[in-house]
Amino acid sequence: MKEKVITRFAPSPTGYLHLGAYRTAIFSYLYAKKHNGAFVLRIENTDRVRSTKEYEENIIESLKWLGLSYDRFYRQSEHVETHKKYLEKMIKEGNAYLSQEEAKDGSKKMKEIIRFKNPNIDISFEDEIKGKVVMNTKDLGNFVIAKNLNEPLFHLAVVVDDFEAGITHVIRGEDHTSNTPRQILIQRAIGAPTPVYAHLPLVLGPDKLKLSKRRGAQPINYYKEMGFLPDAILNGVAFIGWNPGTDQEIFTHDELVKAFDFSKVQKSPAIFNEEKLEWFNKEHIKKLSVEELKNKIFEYLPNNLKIERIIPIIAERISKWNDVKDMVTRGELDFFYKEPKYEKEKLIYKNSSLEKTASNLKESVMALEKLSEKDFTKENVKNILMKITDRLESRGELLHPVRYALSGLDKSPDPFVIAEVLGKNETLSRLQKAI
RNA sequence: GGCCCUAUCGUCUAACGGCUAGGACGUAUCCUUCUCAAGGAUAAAAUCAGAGUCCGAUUCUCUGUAGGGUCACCA
Repeated sequence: MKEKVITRFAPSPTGYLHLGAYRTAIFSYLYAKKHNGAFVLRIENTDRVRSTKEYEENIIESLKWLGLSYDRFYRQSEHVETHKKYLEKMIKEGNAYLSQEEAKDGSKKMKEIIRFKNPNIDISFEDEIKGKVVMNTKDLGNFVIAKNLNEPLFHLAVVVDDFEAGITHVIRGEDHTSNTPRQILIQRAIGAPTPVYAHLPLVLGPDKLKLSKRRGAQPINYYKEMGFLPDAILNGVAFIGWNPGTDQEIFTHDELVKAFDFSKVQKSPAIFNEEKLEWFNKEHIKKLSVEELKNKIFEYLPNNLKIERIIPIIAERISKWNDVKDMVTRGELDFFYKEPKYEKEKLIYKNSSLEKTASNLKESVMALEKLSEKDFTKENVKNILMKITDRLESRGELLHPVRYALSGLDKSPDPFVIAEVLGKNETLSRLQKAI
């Protein structure tokens, strides 16, 4: 009978967490879910000065948004009594001792802290990603494990809490590798088993340094506000330093759970690439249903532009929802609800002339008038206009003025879709005006 | 500096010790409908260096180099 897998995400609420931090959460979560295990969220707030409620709430909110549900939640500060119990036990058994030392705040006051009695031995552990790691603990000295009985420090708190929560797999960033021997030492002292370790290679910024807020790494809120899809973030972030072993790149939440495996986690750090994340998002947008797409895009559109028929036009031009907003502010969609203003010279294609342009437009109007309102589809409009362009030197001699008359923009969707969205009356009236 | 880890296109990566080192993002060119977008096609682009083992090394070993992490009364 195999032991149930229990993993945890143990962030410290001392700031907004960036994608690198959430990646460890994602991997822990995926691993637990893949093995029908449990995922625990533990807020490590033993640093009472720097930990704040605001950051804690942000973590909770972000995990929720990402769709990472946890089976248990607690704050480390709620476990002080347990920590104290183990501290007392360690002192009693001679694995830790009280030490009178000068306070480090420069006050010259004497203070009693608790140090771990280091046996100075080689510690080796099996890492799911790195393989066997051996380290000597001699140069660690008798490290401090608590400020006092009621204020445990990181290493003690982590070991006790992991033990009490029955954590079987500690999945965390590579920056914790060198903390591991210390924590194994404490485990042995309190009689706790050593969990399986998996130290993830770090996520680096474009400067090839560890992703950090100071160097411009963004909190998860940023991506939420930019209009990324949570599943796309999940997918994109999971692909930093991991691959499924196949060519498939687009994964849903459930597919990720199924596919995830440590054996495919990279050993070397990876540089985070925001462009690829946008691509992931675009691909996830494509998977949305017509209804979801419409609702989402409408959220970002002013009322006069909430036109169902322009949804596909917008959809293929954005990679995240905020791009919709940008299209609106740049006026790229204005022509859908109001007549465009433009200079008539710009109606003329390249070296063509005013006369030729006008006569081409006239011919088009005459041909298009024969279409009923119901048959005024992009396919039909295209057939008619393309037939006319066959006789021209260049198709642009007609397509450009038509498109420009309808949109008033240098860059816009093609004339056929615009015509269809505008409808017969509006299309013909704009063409007449141009003539 | 000590200790630990790592090294394949610009970036993310694939390749039982064995095909022309494959895919994706990005870039460039072309096609589709004048422009934009989407789509399709094509191209440029990599095994850090040097030894060793081997019939054969991206893959194993050693050395060098480079990069990263870590060395708190933070987590």
